[in-house]
Amino acid sequence: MPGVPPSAPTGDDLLKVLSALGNPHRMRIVAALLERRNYVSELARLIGMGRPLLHMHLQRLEAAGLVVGTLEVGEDGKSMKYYDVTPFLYELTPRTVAEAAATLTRTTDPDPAAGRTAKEEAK
Amino acid sequence: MPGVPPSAPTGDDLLKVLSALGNPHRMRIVAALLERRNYVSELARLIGMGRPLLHMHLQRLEAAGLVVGTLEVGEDGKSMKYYDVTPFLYELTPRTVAEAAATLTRTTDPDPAAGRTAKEEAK
DNA sequence: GCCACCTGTCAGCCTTCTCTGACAGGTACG
DNA sequence: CGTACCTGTCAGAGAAGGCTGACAGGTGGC
Repeated sequence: MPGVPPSAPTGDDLLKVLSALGNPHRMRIVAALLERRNYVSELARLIGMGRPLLHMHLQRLEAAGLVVGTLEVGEDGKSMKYYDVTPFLYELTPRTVAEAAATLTRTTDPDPAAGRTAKEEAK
Repeated sequence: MPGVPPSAPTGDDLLKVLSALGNPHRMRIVAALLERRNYVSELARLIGMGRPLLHMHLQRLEAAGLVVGTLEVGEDGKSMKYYDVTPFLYELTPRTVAEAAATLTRTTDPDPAAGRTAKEEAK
């Protein structure tokens, strides 16, 4: 085995990372958080987007393992969720993509032997 | 700031690459083409998808610079478009993402006479 | 001519993502 | 108690991407 520590992600994993980063807003969120860790409301004000929307984007980034959120309580007792960027590292080459693709759980995979929906013919 | 040869893509460029690779079908297309270069119709049969759809995916991958298509004429005179994977290399870290995000052309940016990089645009 | 391949493009459906506004809860300060 | 912050979630509108079928053109062989 070649000594390549940086990358050996599963297909699903890499897919989540790529689709998470494949969005201008999310890239800017990562950039903003890299400069300084921040909490949701302040970050929303900083990059000018609605809180619910930012919340969704952060969730997506966290699901991909690119950022982590910790709910902290300030001196005044107010709870704020601070987000930090993970020191992730993905090497993107034809090789790594192909290897990841090999371990992909089929998107359109009805999953055999998992309880048939016998009423699909009703229509 | 040269120092890291592998990566210094523009924001738009990286965004195209990530959104292109952030799709299970496209990852498998890259994997299939890495094993063996192929032409559209045969590739469509190989991975089981419609030709028009595959055509669209290949276009997207080519637009991102991940594959290249060359229209070749076989011995029998039939034209077939063969696709090859590009030896691309992208290093994905918080740093590279942040640098790319800095050079993003705003999605909702009409901005004809772009002169100011001011971000006080926020209301 | 007809058939079997190849290429490309188009309109239209359908699913997914993106985004907004309003709601729920919590604590602290005047 | 009302206000100002913070947190989270929901339904629903709108935009974008995925997907299908049918069409147009090209070549060579029966």
